[in-house]
Amino acid sequence: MSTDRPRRVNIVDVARHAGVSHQTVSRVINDSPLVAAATRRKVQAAIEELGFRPNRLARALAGGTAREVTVLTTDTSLYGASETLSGIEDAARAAGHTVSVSVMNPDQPYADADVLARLPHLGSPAIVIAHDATTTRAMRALRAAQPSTTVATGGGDLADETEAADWLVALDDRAVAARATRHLLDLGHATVHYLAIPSKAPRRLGWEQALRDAGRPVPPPAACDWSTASAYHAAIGLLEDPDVTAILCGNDDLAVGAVRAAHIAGRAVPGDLSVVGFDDCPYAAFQVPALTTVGLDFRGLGRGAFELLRSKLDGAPRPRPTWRQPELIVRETSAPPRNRTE
Amino acid sequence: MSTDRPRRVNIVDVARHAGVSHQTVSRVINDSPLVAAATRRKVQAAIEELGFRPNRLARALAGGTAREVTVLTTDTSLYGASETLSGIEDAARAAGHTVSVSVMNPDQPYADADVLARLPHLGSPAIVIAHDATTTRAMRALRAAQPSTTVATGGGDLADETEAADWLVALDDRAVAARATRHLLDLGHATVHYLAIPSKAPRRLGWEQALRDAGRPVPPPAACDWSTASAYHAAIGLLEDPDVTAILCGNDDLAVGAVRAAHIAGRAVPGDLSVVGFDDCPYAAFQVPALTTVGLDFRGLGRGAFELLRSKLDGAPRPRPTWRQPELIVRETSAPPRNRTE
DNA sequence: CTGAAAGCGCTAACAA
DNA sequence: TTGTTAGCGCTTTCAG
Repeated sequence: MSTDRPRRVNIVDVARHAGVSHQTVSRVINDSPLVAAATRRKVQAAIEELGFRPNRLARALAGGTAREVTVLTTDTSLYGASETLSGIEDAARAAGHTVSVSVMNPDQPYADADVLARLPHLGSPAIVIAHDATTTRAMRALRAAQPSTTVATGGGDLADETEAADWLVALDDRAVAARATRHLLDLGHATVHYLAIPSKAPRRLGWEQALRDAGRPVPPPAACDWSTASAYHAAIGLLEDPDVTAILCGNDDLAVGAVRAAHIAGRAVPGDLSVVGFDDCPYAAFQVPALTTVGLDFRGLGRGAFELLRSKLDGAPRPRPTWRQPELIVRETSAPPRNRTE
Repeated sequence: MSTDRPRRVNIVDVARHAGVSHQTVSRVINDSPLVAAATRRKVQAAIEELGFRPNRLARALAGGTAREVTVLTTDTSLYGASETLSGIEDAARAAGHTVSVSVMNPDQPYADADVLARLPHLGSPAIVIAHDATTTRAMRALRAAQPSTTVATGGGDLADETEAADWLVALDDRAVAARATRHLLDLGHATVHYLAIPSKAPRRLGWEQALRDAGRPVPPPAACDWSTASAYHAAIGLLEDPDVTAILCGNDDLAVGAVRAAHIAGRAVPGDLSVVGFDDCPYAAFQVPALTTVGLDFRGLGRGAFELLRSKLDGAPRPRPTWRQPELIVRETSAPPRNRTE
């Protein structure tokens, strides 16, 4: 496995070229304040001229930092996860870090050791995108083993427990879920049904609470996985009951399934059935009818997760959130229920 | 930036524990054949007992391999790209490699040096998911600088030039595009219009050729970006012409835009307008009407890309393709054109 | 078949 | 403010 090793220019070459010791070069590339301005300039010129780039491996091995983050996730093709990953990568690269991805199989049981084995070594900085049981468990395992170098985003089935945790970056899913539910209630629906994505407790709880607050019946949530197909089947079941007029879905993919189910069941959307999704996927606005959904700033969340991690590594105070708050986007799949001819 | 350094067990610890030299341990973990079976067993037991895991950094620094691949892509949330990434990760992890992701901004010009700077060092194994101008250029830059450690998947705007190249893993987009076009022609459409994704020449060429072969007029392709919105606008324009009855789209996201445009323009799908997509996204089967599209094995392609890279690193012969061939999936958005009342 | 010596490129501690 | 000396954990020589 030869990886082309054409002797690269190293710190010693630079030192020689600049007429200083290699240590001084090290100080310069690490932004140490203990270097005279003139020396720094000389060294930087040499670096420039020689096209020197520090060897990450050597740096890390020598006790510095690898400047590398491992992201654990279950599904890179889920909209939320992939956008989050993108946000992490963005912030990480800006900070000179490398991001590695490790994908976990939702159907496979992982021992804690298996989770740790995903990292370069114990203590390696990690971000887990926790959105289902598998990733939530991974998050717990990592948190237990290396609390100071693990952060998470998403929330998994943590619900409130961690809202205030100093290692979690999350949007207030619960509040928007309640908001979306109220939107449907305000439209005149007697109650709202819920198609649940795996372990996204906050959304379910927000929905529940909004119904309770309004004194409405709380129907049992229908458990789906991430697939549109699962939502389709769940919705087909739900729609056997003619009283079902509104469905809140754990995400947009599920909403698409619900809309199709309505179509097959001969129910007009939004006339006979209102559907509200979550995520505002790129295609949501262009569905026929256009999906009413909740816009979520996953990319911002990802950036926030990295910044949080970095602050922990640096021992800096927790950075303030910079991501956009969730917002309900009302489009065409939600409307007042049509008056039924009894 | 402390990364918790609780002295890990290293090769010397193992050596001591097994009563051999650290060199022998090195041989064992590298599967060297020059170790006596008994010695090997002793060492392996020690490794087991001590929970030893080789330090990747040290290995790489000492001249071994970093066992790490960098994946260059522009958009982790595009279906094709994220599935491909997932496939790469899968194969890479199975082979004990780490995968790093580097996301490029399609709107930003990159000098070749900027591209190289994405890698840990010159010669680092890389896979570029080439699907637009930016990634295609990145691919060229990398290929030029480190031909033996760069492979690509997708194809970008390479068209035929590289079909046979030994560093590209691609599906026969061109053939299926032709197949999809013929499907529409066979249905009775006079011609087929094309909504183009950025630089996916093979698809466009396949479409063109099918039209030519059938002796049909070749309308100018409408250039879109990856967004559903761009397809929507392009389709709105196209539909001003009542003779447009069939549109082939560069991917499913675009197809969704075309379907919505038809809806807005008051044209029934598939009665007045047939639409065919590409990719078979998870939601495609559940659209209303369900999308006729082309199923593509991106995950298999990703795995293939990694295997190809590995074969190059090992100097092994090119592995045989294991991915599924593309297939046209006829659903509800394609049908014979309705007879127009002149 | 096994061991000993010499680094890979860098940072950490210490000394000047 | 700068330089010197030791490693980090491993692989590559080269001797046994």
